[in-house]
Amino acid sequence: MPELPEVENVRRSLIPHLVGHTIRSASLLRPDICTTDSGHPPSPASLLCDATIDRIERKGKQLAVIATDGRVLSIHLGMTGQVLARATPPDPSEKHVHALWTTSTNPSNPSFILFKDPRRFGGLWTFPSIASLHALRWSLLGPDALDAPPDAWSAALRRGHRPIKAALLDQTSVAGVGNIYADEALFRTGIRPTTSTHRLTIAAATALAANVQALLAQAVEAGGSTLRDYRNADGVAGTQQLERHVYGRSSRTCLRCGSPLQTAQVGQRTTVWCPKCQPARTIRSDSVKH
DNA sequence: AGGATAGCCTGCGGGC
DNA sequence: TGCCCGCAGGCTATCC
Repeated sequence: MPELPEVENVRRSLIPHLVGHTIRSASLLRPDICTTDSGHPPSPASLLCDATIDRIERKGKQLAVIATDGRVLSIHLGMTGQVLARATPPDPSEKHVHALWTTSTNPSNPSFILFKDPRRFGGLWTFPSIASLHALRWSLLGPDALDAPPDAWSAALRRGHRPIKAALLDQTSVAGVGNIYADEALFRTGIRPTTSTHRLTIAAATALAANVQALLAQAVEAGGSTLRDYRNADGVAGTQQLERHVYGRSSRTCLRCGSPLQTAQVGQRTTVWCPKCQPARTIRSDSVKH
């Protein structure tokens, strides 16, 4: 399941396959996965046909492939989305290939880019301009959890009246935090996920934001953490699985103190925490690591 | 208006 | 072995 570090690795691995290249053809095998700014069905041009790619940007978990003429194709991987570069076209029997591009500066040696997504929680969004991307989508997101200084969004984590876990997952607070890193960052900071945002001290929010960013940066450098079907554009899985202290360790014991981990739904998400390392009242804002 | 909830989807693993 | 069910969750629409 791609989170921000996986999306960032997809971005980086796509650069050599796309930037500086011209899209020769674009086809949408599942039109319903694509949303256009106009509401009209996507044209080949809106899918970047005949465009030369200038750069690939990321905000939170969303990618934007930007052409030299300003056209934008935004890609969301959702739960199970993959963008894969291939030297040969996909076999017609290959399941869940929803979009296909050929891209090459040399027509006799085409390469293929596939968008694959079994669960179809991901999708494509087309925009005529970068301004349109920002106006319709990216302005709705908070600062990027990896690139923006934690000081720029730690205050947003204290907004509203809800569990801190819900604030972390709210993409308008900070963009890019998913369930795995939310739970892991809360563990590392010693904050119980159910803690109300209005009870979170400024120091605790600051420490939490710093830990979120440190964990994300660590995972990016590890090539993304491989959970289930994550692959970068070259089909390569994350190199090393970062140690997870709580996420996915339901009904096991804490790696730090040995206490049985606790599991509950918080912010409509399965949440795991250590009742001892993440106490209900005391907020250990001094537990920043690394 | 902010926060809670439902729904979208398929693959997989556990239980029987 | 094979079937059924629960679960995984990012994001949007809708409700309260």
